[in-house]
Formats: sequence, structure tokens, C-alpha cells
Amino acid sequence: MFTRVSMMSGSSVSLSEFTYKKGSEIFRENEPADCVYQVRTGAVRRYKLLSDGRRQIGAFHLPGDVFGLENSTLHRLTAEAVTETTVRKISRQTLEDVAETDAVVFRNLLTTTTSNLCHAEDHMLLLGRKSSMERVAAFLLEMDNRLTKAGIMSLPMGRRDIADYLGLTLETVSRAVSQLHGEGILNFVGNTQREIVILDRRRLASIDMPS
Amino acid sequence: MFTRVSMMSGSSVSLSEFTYKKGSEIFRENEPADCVYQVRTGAVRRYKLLSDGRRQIGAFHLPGDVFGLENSTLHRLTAEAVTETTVRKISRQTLEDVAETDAVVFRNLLTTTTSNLCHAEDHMLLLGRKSSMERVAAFLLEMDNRLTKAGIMSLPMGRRDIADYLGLTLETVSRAVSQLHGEGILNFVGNTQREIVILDRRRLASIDMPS
DNA sequence: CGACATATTGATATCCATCAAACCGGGTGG
DNA sequence: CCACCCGGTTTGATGGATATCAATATGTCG
Repeated sequence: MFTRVSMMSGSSVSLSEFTYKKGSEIFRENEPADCVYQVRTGAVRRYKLLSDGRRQIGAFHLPGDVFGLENSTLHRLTAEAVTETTVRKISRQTLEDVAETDAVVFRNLLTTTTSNLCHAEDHMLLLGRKSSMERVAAFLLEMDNRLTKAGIMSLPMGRRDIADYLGLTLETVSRAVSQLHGEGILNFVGNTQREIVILDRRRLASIDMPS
Repeated sequence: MFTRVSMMSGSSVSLSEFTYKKGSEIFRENEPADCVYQVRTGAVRRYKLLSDGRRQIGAFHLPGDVFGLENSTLHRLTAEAVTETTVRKISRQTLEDVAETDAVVFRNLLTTTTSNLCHAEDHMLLLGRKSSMERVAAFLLEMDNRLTKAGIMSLPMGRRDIADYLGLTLETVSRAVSQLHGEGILNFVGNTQREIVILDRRRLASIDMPS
């Protein structure tokens, strides 16, 4: 479970792998941020809650993504495994010690944080200004880019998670997907509603970004 | 106009001050990101546009704030002066050279980026899940924290900017502010609608975060 | 004072949330 | 193997919050 891994720079940090069952919590908002994580398999949702239960998922993390890097000593969102998920866990302190002396590691920290910021900025535009159909189209294209293999996209998350990511209700998401199916833009494969083939990326993209 | 400023660490970088007239553009989305900026006086809005004119302001930057730090070589939002604004401009290359050898400077870069991410994460919750009244209350409290002097908050931005920040229309913002005024939670002073006294922060906070 | 920008207020429309019911697949146990 | 249940999804009917359209008011600047 413990290994030593070089960080492309001569330095190395110890890290360990963990597996989380579907739905289990990885860390909670306002918990001490002791570790940084990298997804190996599965998927993670990071979200904020209001006291009455309203939830906003800020990001999904898929294999390769790094998350849990915080400024303060506390996590600012809760992280949960969407499906069975394995992660690499790196002690924050260890990482910072290495970063202190290794500019490449430090630059990677900055790059990771900046790309999270990038994503958040795009997502604010979606949440503040896009229609429900535009949101769903944007979501499908995002996931298509990140996890399509052999033309089939197998979504790890259910309609509820998608809705809470897009700032919609699950019914609205379902209706939008049904409509796209009816218009021949996507198809379902297998017997779950989570395996999707996008037939017409061009048309999806024009829904996302109306010209 | 040019000065040398120590960065709390023995290093120094050259920087220069610029003034932008109300409404003028500081940089545009997808322009090369050559410089990093710090607001000295005034206010800056950073936003994204859709092709049909819908606008989402991702953040307002007030005196002291750093903005324009990007991952790639391109800016990802457009920045404009909300009012007459002066900024300090630092060459990105210079900053990176210094950061290379000075861990304190590098850490400041990371801290700045992370606090921008922090703000974006809070704002996604607002945009995705809060009602119009909750958004306006949250906005007033945010601005109150950041720029109230002597009990009076003088908003640099108009209703249109507030609306585009909150993902609402300007009419909805205006109605919410009027309602808060009618309920005795805030008052206007002077003869503009931009100078506001918050009379009851407790009540505003309970609107923002319903318990 | 007059012209223009900005803000408020009112009337109506629309998109999406809410409430509700049916559907579907998967697992469990008889 | 089938009956049942259960979580997740789809689909339908209705309502409500906010957008839109429009008019008036207020403030700013020449």
C-alpha cells in the first residue's frame, strides 16, 4: 500500500492508495486538510451544502485529477466517492516540504490549482447564464472529452448528481436528455441510462454555445 | 511611474502604475497574459460573455486584490475598470523569475490563486442554488465586508453589474434591494442609490444562509 | 434647463421547479 | 423461476419565481 514515487524531478514523496466504497465520504467541508488526493479509478464529487439540503457540486474528479489542495488548513467542500473509487493520498506536509526545495513540484501545485480555478470560472458562466438545455449539452460534451472510450461514454454519476452539478432538478436533466435522444443527437446503449453514445457532437456544441 | 518594490523577502520586482478610465478594458479574454495586476484604487470587473451578449461577472476586484494570474499564456476572462481605477502592473515573466528563486513569492502566487478559487467555489453555490433574495443579501454582506468605511458602503458598480455578478436581471436586483429597504434592513444615504447603510447585518445574514 | 443614463415599479410571460404517477432494471427471498 | 420490492429514471400536470416588456422616476452632466 505504501510506495515511493518520483515526481519527475528527482524528488520523491511517499504516498498510499485508498479505496472508497460507492457513496462514502473522503473528507468533509471544514475538516482539516491533511492530504492531497489523486483519483486512480472511479469518480469523486466535491460539493457544498446549504443547511436546508440544497447541494451544489463544484466538480467531478475523474482518473488522473488532483483534488483536496486547499489554501487554509481546512477543506472547503465535501468529497465523496460517486462509485467505488481508488485514490492516491499524499500528505500535505510532505508535499509542501518537497515543494519548498523543488520548483517543479511547486509549479505543479500551482498548475493544478489554476486549472481548478479555470474550470470554476467556466462553470460560473454555465450556472449564472445558461438555459437548462445549454447546461446539459455542455455537461455531455465535458464528460465526452474526459471519459469517452471507443465512442461510448459511461457516466459514473446519476441524474441527481448531474442536476446538482448543473444547478437544475433531476427532472429537468432527464427531460433535456430525453429531448436530445428524440432529436437523434444521442443514443443509449446497454440497459442502463448511463451509457450514452453521442451521435452528433457538432449539434450538441451548437446547443451549448449558441451562435 | 516605475518603482522597485520589495516583496517581503529580500527580492524585488519592478512594477508600474496605470490608470484606467471608467468602463475601459484592462485585458480581454484570450489575450496573452503578460502581466499580473493589483488594484490600488477603484474597482475591476472580470467577466465572460456568450456570443448573444449574456454576461457573467466572475469577480469584482477591489483595492489590494491581485488579478490576471493565469495558468496558460492567455487570459480567460475580460477585465474592465468599473470606475476610474489605478492598478500596479507586474510583468508576469519577471514575477515568475523571482518566484523561481524565492519561495515566499511563489507561495504568495499560490495563495492568491487559491483564494480566487475559494471565492469561485462559494459563488458557484450562490449561482446554482440560491434564490434571488439570498443572492442579493450575500452580495451586500460580501461588499460590506470588503469596502464599508464608517458604516457607509459606497458601491462602485451599478445594478446591471450586480445582476450579471449574481446571475439575475437588474430588475430583480432592484426589487430585492427595495424590499430590504422596505423591511428596514438597509437605508440609502446621499442622493445616489449606491451608498447604502446596512442597519441589520444579523437579519441580512439570516436571509443569505437560511437556518 | 434639457438630454441621457440609471434605477424603480408594474404587468405579463416563460422556464423551470414542484408534485405526482408510472416505468424499468436489479436484487432478494420464497 | 417468479413475485416482490426498491432505487433510479422518465413522463405528466401544475405552480411559482424570475425574466421580459413597458412605463415612470430619479440622477447626472452638459
